[in-house]
Amino acid sequence: MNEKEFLASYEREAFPAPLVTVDSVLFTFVDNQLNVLLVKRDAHPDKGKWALPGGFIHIEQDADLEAAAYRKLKEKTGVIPPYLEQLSSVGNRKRDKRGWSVTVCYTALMAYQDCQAHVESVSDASWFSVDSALDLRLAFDHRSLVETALERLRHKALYSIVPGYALGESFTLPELQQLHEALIGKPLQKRSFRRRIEQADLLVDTGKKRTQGGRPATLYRMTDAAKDFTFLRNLES
Amino acid sequence: MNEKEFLASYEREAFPAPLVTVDSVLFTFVDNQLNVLLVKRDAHPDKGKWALPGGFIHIEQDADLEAAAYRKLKEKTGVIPPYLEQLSSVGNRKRDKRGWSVTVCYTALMAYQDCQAHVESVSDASWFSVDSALDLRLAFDHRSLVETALERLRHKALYSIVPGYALGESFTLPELQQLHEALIGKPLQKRSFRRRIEQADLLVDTGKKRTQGGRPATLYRMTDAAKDFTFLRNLES
DNA sequence: CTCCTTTAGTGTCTATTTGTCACTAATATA
DNA sequence: TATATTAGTGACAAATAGACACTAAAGGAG
Repeated sequence: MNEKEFLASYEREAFPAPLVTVDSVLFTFVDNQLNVLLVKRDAHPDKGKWALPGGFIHIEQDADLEAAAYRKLKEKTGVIPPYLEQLSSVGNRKRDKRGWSVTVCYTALMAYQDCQAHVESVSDASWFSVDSALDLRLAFDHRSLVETALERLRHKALYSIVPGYALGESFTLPELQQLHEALIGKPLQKRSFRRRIEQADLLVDTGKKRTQGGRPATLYRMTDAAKDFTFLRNLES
Repeated sequence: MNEKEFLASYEREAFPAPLVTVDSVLFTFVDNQLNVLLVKRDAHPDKGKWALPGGFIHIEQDADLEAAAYRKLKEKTGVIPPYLEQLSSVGNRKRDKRGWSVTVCYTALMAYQDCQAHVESVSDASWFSVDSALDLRLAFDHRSLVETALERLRHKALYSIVPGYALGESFTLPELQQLHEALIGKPLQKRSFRRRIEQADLLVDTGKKRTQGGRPATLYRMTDAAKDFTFLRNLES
């Protein structure tokens, strides 16, 4: 039998395959608080519980895994988030009552303002502070997915400025530092923080300023280089 | 309908799910060369091509993704490798001619001596130098999986000693340094390399020595702490 | 047995980057 | 105009990697 004949006679469901879903932990930072987007499940199993935005791969509609994640995120937020990165996959017999299932989990970051109107219009989606989200009984194993994503984001705060994608399109250095401080859980030296970023040339000055009670702060925008850049040395953790 | 009724009536194959496989890029370092284990495919599609050790999830047999990866690796090597870490998942419509498929890919590291006898007894498995493996036309998208795994391992050489799991159970510091130099692609300062490792307390002195032409070198063994440890500062890259 | 070669491992100074903290700058408001 | 507040900088200390010459411990040639 040659390959063509083989493929013609191939039965996809010859033996049972796991279910496959894509889920995203979408973070945003606003009012000095890290928030995560959750969606209320309207179907069994775990009906009524809060869950991560995600769902089954749709093999006709989705070209690849990332496309599936973007599709689900766009349904809930109305936009494509500026940062999406694969986090990890979890698969076992017990995580979904429907049977052996795999989720490919992504971390996404975006600005609160860019989607809040749409989120409010979608009746089943809502932002939760990370702390309160971790106090809820989330569907499936989504609590541990949130924990893993949070741990990874905290780690990234030590050697990159990727967390900045959870801020608005432009932001000040003090705002970015506050985000990193919230993630790392302790104050950072202003001088060290700024020096690294300036030397790495990861932000562009928008020419605008934002005033927050005192001297106006310069507004910066991320460059694409920021997505992959890592400092050679971590901040002290 | 309550959840129990829902689950009783749930049809797993109601709409088509992707195929799910687990693959591993298993590296070992011997004779100053990084090698990767490949397996010759004995079935369509891509019959006759070299591929990564892996295959479909077996939902009765495998408790979770990692168990599936270990099962496939044990088939080919006879043992459980001491280091296994999830690398990334790739899924799209085109990577497998049988249809939309997802692979969850792992990086594994182990000693050449611990499995060479078994590998030779398995007619379809063989070690290839990474360079020669990347010159072959591998099955599916396995070439890019090898490239991704290699890139990650090279990166790890800058801030961890995880690559050491590709050496034997015990090894000398010069051996470990040669491995890191091969990965990073340039010579490292002996003093810098040794200082970091000594201070981090990641290796235990076995009390034995190995002689390689001159003064005997101390043999060390990895501690479990080495799996997760990362230096705060990278070596220059 | 001694010298020479080879490989392992150390002492020490330099260079780079972060930590620290006091200083100056620019705005709002009383 | 003075003061409070937040943004941003200057300058030195501390930590760690780079560089490289040194010593240590083995085998082998004569």
